[in-house]
Amino acid sequence: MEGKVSKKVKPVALVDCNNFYTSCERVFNPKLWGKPIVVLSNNDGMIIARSNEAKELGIKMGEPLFKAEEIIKKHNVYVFSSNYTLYGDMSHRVMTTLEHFSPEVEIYSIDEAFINLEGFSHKDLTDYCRLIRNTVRKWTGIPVSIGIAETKTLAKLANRFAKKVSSNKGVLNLYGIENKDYYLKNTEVADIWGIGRQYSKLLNLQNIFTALDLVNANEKWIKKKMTVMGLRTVLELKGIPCIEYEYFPPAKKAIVSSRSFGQTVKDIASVKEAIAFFVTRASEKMRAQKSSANLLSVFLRTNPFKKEAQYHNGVLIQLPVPTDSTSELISFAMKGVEQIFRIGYQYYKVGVMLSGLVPTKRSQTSIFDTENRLKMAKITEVVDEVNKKMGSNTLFYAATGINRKWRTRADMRTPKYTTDWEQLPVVSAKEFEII
DNA sequence: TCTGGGGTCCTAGGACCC
DNA sequence: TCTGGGGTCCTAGGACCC
Repeated sequence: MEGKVSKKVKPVALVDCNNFYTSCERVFNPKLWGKPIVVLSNNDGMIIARSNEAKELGIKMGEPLFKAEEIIKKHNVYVFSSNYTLYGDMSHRVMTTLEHFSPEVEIYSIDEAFINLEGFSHKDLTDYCRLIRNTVRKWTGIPVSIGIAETKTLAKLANRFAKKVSSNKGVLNLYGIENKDYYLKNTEVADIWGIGRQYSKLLNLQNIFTALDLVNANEKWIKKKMTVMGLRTVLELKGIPCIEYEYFPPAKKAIVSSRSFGQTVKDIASVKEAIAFFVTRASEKMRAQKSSANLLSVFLRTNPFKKEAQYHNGVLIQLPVPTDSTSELISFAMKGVEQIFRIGYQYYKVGVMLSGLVPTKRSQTSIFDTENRLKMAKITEVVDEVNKKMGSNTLFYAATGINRKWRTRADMRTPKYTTDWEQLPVVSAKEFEII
């Protein structure tokens, strides 16, 4: 393999929404432009998104809310509980807009997409991406940055500079630039896509601090210490594409539903309710991708941040036949809870995982199988249908309870502006001028 | 007082088989 | 006292991503 970039390598763009969650909050509340904003994790526990103004105040990513309380009060930082219904819908709008510009868009995460720009090489890619950026802003209100290069990893790297260096105006095109040393030298290894905390530490010990150092490192050593994944990252930094596009997301291999509680619970009844609720959610997701589970695991634990008696446990249940039935899964899960529940602990988080997923139509039915599967499937279908039309949780299994004292906290949630007729924003003419 | 949730891939090592 | 070689499958743990 040559170290040189071949002429045939195609351009790829990475589009990344700037501070996505905070931008979503701003779209429907223009007064927030220019103000420091943070968005909280589930349960209002920690800070998972910050506007630039909040970053400048020194508020850190992943910081527990209470640690930032002082800065927040002093500088009037706006604080929001996360509102995934809103963010999911805004994400969809952004992605739909991108699809106007290329038939090949890979939705990589809620706020990022790769665009295959093969076939657009006759255009000025920088201009084209600037047009994309302006259109997304106009149609959705969301600001994005775009990096262009020969590989996904380099496009990610370019994107950082597009965002960080204001003279780039949100777009940086490194495609076809033979010598990228300046950009590699000014990127710390921890900021490379695919290099996390542990690998950064390891690399720093070897005097490898920047992307340029990494490109010049010994490939054999990289492979030995960081597996083929690490080697792949290095090759991508050299301009050799190793990561394919995934235009159609493959079915998930496991589906998890879990949550920490708004307040800890001690009784098995509450734990059971919560588990039944999570089974319901997970199996809904599973049916949406037309899978059935062979395995169900149930886990529970106390709060590891507290200095109190700790208990973590889980159980893996092999199901007699693959199933996608909520009621059947709940009944197995309840037995699981009885097995691992111990009295005397403050339970803080519980959850379930469905795994060993197989396509539903091909799942085998065992000759020992006595359940009336057809009837159960019918019930499940009706429940899904009603909940889809009337709102999730309109119909629910009694096992999930009514009081739900374990319910997640979200004291600062904005309305579902875009997905609920009752919560459409009311705008005055003045507020409607979008910047 | 107060710390998220949901995924992926790779590897080493054990179990098991011939 | 002595203790093969090679293959497959599975799982746990560790790394990463957003």
